[in-house]
Order: sequence, then C-alpha cells, then structure tokens
Amino acid sequence: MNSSSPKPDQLSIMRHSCAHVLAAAVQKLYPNTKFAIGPAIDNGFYYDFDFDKPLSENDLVKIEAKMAKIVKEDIPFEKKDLTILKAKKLFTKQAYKQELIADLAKKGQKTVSVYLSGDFIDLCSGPHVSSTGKIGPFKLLSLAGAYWQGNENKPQLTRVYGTCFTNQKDLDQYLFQIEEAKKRDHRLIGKKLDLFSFHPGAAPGDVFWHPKGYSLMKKLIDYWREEHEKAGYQEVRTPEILKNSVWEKSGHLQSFADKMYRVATPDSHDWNMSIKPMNCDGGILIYQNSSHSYRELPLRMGELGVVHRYETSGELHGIIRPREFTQDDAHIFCTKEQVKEEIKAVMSLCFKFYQKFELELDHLELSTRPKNSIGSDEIWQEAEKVMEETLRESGVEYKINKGDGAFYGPKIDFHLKDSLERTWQCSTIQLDFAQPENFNLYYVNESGEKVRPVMIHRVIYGSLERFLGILIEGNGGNFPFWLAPTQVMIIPITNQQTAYAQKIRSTLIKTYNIRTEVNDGNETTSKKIRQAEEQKIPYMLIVGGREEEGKTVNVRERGEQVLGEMKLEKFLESVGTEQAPLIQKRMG
RNA sequence: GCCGAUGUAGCUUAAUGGUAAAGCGGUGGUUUUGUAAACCACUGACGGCAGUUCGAUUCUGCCCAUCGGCUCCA
Repeated sequence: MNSSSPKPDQLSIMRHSCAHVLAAAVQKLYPNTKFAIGPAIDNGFYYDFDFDKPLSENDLVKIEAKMAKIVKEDIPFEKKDLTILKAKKLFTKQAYKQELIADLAKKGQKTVSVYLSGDFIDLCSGPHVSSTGKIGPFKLLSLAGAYWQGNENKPQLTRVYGTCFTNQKDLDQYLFQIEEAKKRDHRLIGKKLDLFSFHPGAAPGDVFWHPKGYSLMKKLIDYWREEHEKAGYQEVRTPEILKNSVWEKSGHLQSFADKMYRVATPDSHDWNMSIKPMNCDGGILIYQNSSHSYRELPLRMGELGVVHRYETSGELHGIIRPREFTQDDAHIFCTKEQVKEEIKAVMSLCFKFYQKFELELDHLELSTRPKNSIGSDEIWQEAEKVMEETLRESGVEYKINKGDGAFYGPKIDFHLKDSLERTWQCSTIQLDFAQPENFNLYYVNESGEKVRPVMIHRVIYGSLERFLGILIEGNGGNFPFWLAPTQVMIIPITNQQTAYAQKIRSTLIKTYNIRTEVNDGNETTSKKIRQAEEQKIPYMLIVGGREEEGKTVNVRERGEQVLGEMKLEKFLESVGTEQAPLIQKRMG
C-alpha cells in the first residue's frame, strides 16, 4: 500500500460507499431485488441481495458498468434521520430492512438514519464519502451464497464481493497480491513438491501422504513427542471404533450423529459402533479403568489420534480441512485448583510451537456456552469464569466468541492465517466439568474422599494436517532445514563423480542423519539445479572433478545463493548445528 | 448441505456438433555436461449416467468431484 493511501477507516468509508453504489446499480438493473446489508470488510466490501432471479458471474460485468456510470455522475450522499415509523413506511417492500429497523427499535432507538444517493435510499448509519465521484477504482470479485444474519435456517441471499482502492495502482497491486498468494496454496505446493495427493474417486476429502509429505508429518510428531515428554505428558492410544453406547454417554452421538462414520459389526446388521470423531471418550475410559489418587494429578494423557468426521462437501479444504485427520490430543485430569496453572502451561506450549515453526498467531478467542450444551448453569458459570481469569492473568489479548464453545465446556481457540488471510482454528484448550460428571470420574483426596476431577481437552497443532497446510502456505514450501523432506541434494557434474557423490551422501547420513539425495540422472547440471530449486531443497552440493580432487563440495543454498567451494567438514559442521535436535537425541 | 463457477493425458494448457493440439513429465536412445530447462524418438486424455441429434468431448438434465464463498468444525 503506498503512502498516499488514506487511513484505513477512510478507506473503509469509501468501500462502504462503494457497496451502496453496487446496491444502487443493482436496483436499476434488477428493480425487484430486496436488499440486506453491505458492509466494508478487511480487503473490500460486499452487499447481500435477495434477487428474484438467480444471478450469475457474467452479470457482474453489467453491474460494474452501471456502477461506473453512477460514480461518473458524482451523485451526492445525503443523510436523513427518520422516525422508526417513517422508516418502516419508506422500506415497505424491503423485508430485510424492516427486520433491521425493528431490531434497532428494540434496542431503544427512536430514529434511524438513511442515506440517499440519487434515487437509491438505504438504511445506514454511515458515514459515507460526500459523493459517488469520490469513490476510487473498484472491482467486483465474486458471487457467493450467504445466509441472512449468518443463520442457515434463514433465507440464503446472494452476496456480491468487491473491492475498492483510492487509486488504480493500489487496486492492481491488491489483485496481483491475490494471484501471488494463490501460488502459495498448500494444495498446489503439495502437488509440486510431491507431498500428498487426493483421490476423490476413492476417498473424497482424505489425504494420501507421499514419502516427502509423510516425512514432514513424522518431523511434526517427533518434535511433539519430544516437547510433551518434557512437559510431563504420557502417550496413550485408544481404539478407532467404539460402541455407540459410549458416544451416547459422552453426548457426541446426540450432537454429531450426522457427521459420524457408522459401523455395523458383522454380527449386527445395524449401526452399533462408530469410528471415533474425537479421542476424549477413549481417554476417559483409560482414566476410569483404575482409581486415582490426588497424588497422580495432574494426569496428562496425550494421544496422536486419527479421527474421522464426515464434513459436508462444501466444508472440505485440502489438508487444512479433510475428513480424516490426526489430532495431537491430550486430556489433562486435574483438581480445580490446578486448572489455571495447567491452562497457562498449555498456552505457553502453544506459543513455543508457533515459535519453533516460525508461525504468527493471528488471534485468540474465548468461546462460551453454546445452545446444545450439557451440564448445569453453575458448572458453566464457573468454567467460563476460570477461563476468563486465566486469560486475563496471562495478559494475552483475546476476543469473545459468544455461544461457540464445545457442548461440554468453554474453550480458548488459537487462530492462524493461511496465504489468503483466511483464519483457521489450530490450537484449542477446552475446560470440561461435564464429562467427568457424565462418566462419574473421581480421584481420592488427602482425606480419603472421592472428588470429581476437572478435564482439560487440548491440542497444540490442532490437526497435524491443518497445521502443516498453514505452515506450507506460510513458507511457500521453503521449509526450515530441520524440517525439509530432502535437506541436501548432491549434484555430480558428470557421471565420473557419482561415486564421490554417493560417498558424501553416506557421510551426511552417518554423521548427522541428514536426509540426502544424489541426482545422478542423465541431465545437465543446470537442469539438476533447477529441479532442486523447484523442490525447495535447502542445500545443493555440486561436485565435479575439482571438488573430488580437493575433497570439497560446492555449496549452493536454496534461493540462488552460491556459497562456493568448501571442505566437506566445514559444510558438515554448519549443517550439523542446524540439525541440532537430532544430535542432542543421538548424544542423549 | 446451500449459492456461484469449473471438470480435456501424471501436471499445465489448446481447439472442436463429425472422437482431439502442445509443453512439461514418463520411457528408450544420443550427449558427460560447472550454478534455474541439451537433442531425437516413443508414450498418453474429453469425470459418470441419461437425453436431444444421422452423429455429443462440445447442447440439455441428473449424479460425482473440485474451486470461491456461506454454514459448520465435538
């Protein structure tokens, strides 16, 4: 964004005004349309319409042309305050506006403001630019369905997305940025780097991990195990399929039956078991298996659980939202007194992971009691209070996401951004007083009394698949050295150096376990370098006659950085440091 | 699931109411190469099912899948 751009709020005002122009154009072209709302958003604006005939993307061109005309006519925006009664009369044929006016009246407003621009009038609190001519270059981007007031039980409207900037250069740059961001799409990079594939004909929505992609997964798992061992977790594993009676007891079946994979055992012709959609119930059964002393608490049980959820087709999104995914789950059973400390420890573990993977947290959300909740009012009040206090005490900023908690308890969600700035929930910490009740869990305290433990459900990656997807979009496939599926590519200049190249390869593997390949194909050096660059391999070692003679390697770092010839020992020493976690392991 | 768009070799794309063109890739050969694509040959595709038509990859309908949103994510 260049320096001549107005402050964001002014840009928003202009974009919101542009949304009005869009609505005005729609009114001219499709007079029977009903209008909903048209706010400015982060990168532009939208307007929701209820058309009497469906709109197609081709129609956007026509609308754009009409908008351009309105902008050219430089029509002033004029504000008027109306009484509720007059406003209702003015928007007689506009059902959605009627609802909005009624809502404002309910909130105690005696008057509402409307904005006029030519013959288009819209209910709106403003502000707007002074006239349509003040609106900069704009573009309509896409068409989408959107439910009225975000409620899928209400009518579906047609949303037109657009954007608008103060000058053509900014608009062009924005459109260019979107194109660039699309190149970092994890689905594209996954294909190019041969990380994974999808087979919609065989398992729509599920990931097939190829060796290089699975290598990444394994690194994520290794690091996770290392950190969780340090943090006092024990790892468990629970069955993939459980009887429905268990899912009923925990309440998952009641809440999520339509998303659970159903199993009928051979001796039963009916659906009597289900593939696990989460790991909690398994963890609870392990806890229930023996009696527990207060001395054991907090008991932290981790499980890298593969879960299945039959997400509806429109919800799928590459590896970021597949139907089968791996949760880095853990259930912490603890006393009420231990809750805050445990949550804080999980939070710092989250931040440690983000740092390790060089990812930036977008925002935190505290999600509160939903409609389908289980458990008493007292339990919920207490759980929400503890969560808020913990967040406040940790001094982190957070948003409240009302009514979006898990059905058994409130949760803290960590959101990360993908390449197109969409945010995704990754880590989550859920406080649960309800399941211990459901399953009659207890521990024995100092006085020999049975006491209910509190359960904390938590994930750090969230889903390993999702986390990796976000990671790919963040770094465009340029993984840090320790994580890269292939860390070093050795490129012999001629087939005379193949043996030397192989020797270096085994040295790298033996000393530091470096994932090394040799490209001894029948191709030119340039092409092999190009291939290694395209594969985003951190280091290339180019070896010809000269290098073999001097026992050196010619090092090229990913991104056209020729580091030049050096002794093999020197290269080993430098990458050895980058490989640090592994070396520690080997020494320990 | 809903709204809109899309579906041609392994990948990226082209053309067409009379069954399809190319680059990359793969295979074979020639070449032995010095920091982002050597040369030659071969190989290979119209998502599925109906309908309209003498004839459909092309038009229509349905299904499946994908993409952008919406909704949803225990």
